[in-house]
Amino acid sequence: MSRPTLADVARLAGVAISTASVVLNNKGRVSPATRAQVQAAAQALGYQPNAVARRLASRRTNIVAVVVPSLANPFFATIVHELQGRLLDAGLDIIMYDTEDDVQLEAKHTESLLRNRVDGVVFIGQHTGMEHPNDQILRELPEQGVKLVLVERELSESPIPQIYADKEEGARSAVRHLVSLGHRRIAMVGGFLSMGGSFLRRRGYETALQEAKIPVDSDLIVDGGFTPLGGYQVTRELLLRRPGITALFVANDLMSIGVLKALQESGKRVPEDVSVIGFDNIPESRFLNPSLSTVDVPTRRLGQAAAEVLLSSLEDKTTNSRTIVFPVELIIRDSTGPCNVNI
Amino acid sequence: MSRPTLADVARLAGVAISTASVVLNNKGRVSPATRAQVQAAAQALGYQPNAVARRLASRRTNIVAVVVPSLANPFFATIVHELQGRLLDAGLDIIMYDTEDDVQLEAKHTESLLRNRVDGVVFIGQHTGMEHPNDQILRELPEQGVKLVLVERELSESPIPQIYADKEEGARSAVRHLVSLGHRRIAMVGGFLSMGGSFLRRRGYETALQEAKIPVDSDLIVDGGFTPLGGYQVTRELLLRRPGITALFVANDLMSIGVLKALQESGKRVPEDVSVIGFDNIPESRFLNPSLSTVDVPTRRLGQAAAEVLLSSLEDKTTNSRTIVFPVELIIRDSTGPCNVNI
DNA sequence: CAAATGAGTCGAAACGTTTTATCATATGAC
DNA sequence: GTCATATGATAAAACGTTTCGACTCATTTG
Repeated sequence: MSRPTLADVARLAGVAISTASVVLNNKGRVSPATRAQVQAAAQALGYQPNAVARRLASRRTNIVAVVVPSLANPFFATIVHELQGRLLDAGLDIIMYDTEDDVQLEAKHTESLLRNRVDGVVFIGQHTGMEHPNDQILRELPEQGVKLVLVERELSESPIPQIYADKEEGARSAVRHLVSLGHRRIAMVGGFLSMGGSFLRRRGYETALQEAKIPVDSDLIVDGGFTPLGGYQVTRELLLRRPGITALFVANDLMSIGVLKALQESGKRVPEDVSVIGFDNIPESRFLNPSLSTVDVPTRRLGQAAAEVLLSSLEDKTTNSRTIVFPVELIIRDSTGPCNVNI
Repeated sequence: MSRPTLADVARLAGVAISTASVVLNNKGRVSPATRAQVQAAAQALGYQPNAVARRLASRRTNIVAVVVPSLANPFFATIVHELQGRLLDAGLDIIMYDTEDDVQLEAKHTESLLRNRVDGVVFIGQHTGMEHPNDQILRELPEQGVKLVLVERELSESPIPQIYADKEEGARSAVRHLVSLGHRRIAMVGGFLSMGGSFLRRRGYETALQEAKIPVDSDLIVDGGFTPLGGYQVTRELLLRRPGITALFVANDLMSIGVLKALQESGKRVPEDVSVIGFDNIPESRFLNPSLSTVDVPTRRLGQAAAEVLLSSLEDKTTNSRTIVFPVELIIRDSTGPCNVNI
């Protein structure tokens, strides 16, 4: 009825449990004869080792937790997709926690992952450039013997490895691109600005403006919440309030889709009347109408790097703390063009 | 150094381990006095129960496995996002398996989930309407005592609960919509047709054509692989081969983005020259240019329903096998219009 | 030929819980 | 005051592995 245990295998093979264990784990030295017997017995019974018991006995779970703000966000989902492939290849199991952008849930999940005695954690977050309420919790994880890697999440003065894309520089070069086209009234559509969601991009935006001696007008900075709908609504409202803008820097491509729509509906041509540049370079941006100039973020490489760092940190006992910042690339397509308005 | 165990708590509280266990699980009857003592001790030590040991002893893991074709696909990622919220609320842990659309990996992950002795599995798949190589594996899961729910995956003549959207009917009504606008040369852009990826949508497409006495021309059915790029390429090629088509039924919205682009580049106006209707109703389709007519699939409700069915099936020992088919809704926007070509 | 070495196998303890049967002790009925 | 009955608390047996020290032979070494 119930599933066969190691004891069943050992009995059938006529050996001790410990011997059977050694064979199935390719550990110590065993004679070819008994090895074959045990393997045959395991085969015959369809034996599948009980991972739970194994974890308890070996004090190693071979589980890593992946904590992600939201799987409904393609940017994060792509990172996770890439990440999990490598981790699974390495024979690890993955416990997934979606925090739904909720600070409380994040803390709760951290407790749960501790109860599960996971070997490692990949913590993916909104890279805010600010203090985060749960920073302290993160700092404590390594003390509990858990290997930790941060992706798109900053933790200052910490030896914990951190991996992220250089969004500040990306924003800066995007806005510089607009400036070089002659634009001076450049608005920014951010995402979750109040929660620090695009803090670094905002900083890059402001730096670029200052470099061009353009005063920063906080009235031109609006929050679109990272969705097409948000981008649409916020742009409509912005257009009414400030009809004179000639360019928009949008903190992610998903929002840009709504931004383009709002522009089109209000009779503005892109890029003749208004230029738009996005961020992320999601697969669809190339095919928008007009195709979207944007900043390419190497999403997949972020996931791969996170896996590699965690894996190597799981092997060594040495806490090799490396922080990796991925460069970001300006992609110029058809949604940006010279400014046709004299000021 | 190491984390406190239940024995530590019991010792500090001056009671037996079993008593401490009972208190912390709110099980049998305990005097208020000892209850308070144990709780105080647990608090003082910062005790976090070891989930691994608990699972081994209780023969219940409180883990469910979620098997998904690809998290990089927003359609599935959204289902998972919705699903995991409910499951986590119910105090379950989630082991995630991304099969990367690979049959072999799917089988491998199924073994892994069995080793983990998960209580339940939510299996998300491409609903092919055909036999699948791993069908047999799925049928065996319940025999191993694992509760199983299928989402967007068909398993004929099985008592296993299945949840999916009525894609065949959706395709049929989409194509009927095109027919009612006067179109007769209607192409279909499918996804992974060879692997059965949009088999049901194809069947709906063909049914609608037959109802309108329009012969099915398999030369008009092409495969776009479910990505914007695929939709773009395949449409360019189709346009060269069959310039006379006046309408396109596209099996998902992501591909539609590329389809619209290809049309625009070849000088076709949408909807004046060619009508396009998509499938899924992803958030961005409303904001495309032109806004995309499509078929709304209640993605989030699929995830919610899956969670509910699994949860109730985890409580009862009765295998309540219900199959839920979600209706699908035609959304008419600006990418479809009357046929302006006389045949 | 005795002693040291080594390969192969095994028994038993450990991992940290849950759970069941048992044991005191106090409570109530008559 | 006795006997049955609750009530609280406990000891001990699981759960299914891993791992380590010990044991047995057979082989090599001096």
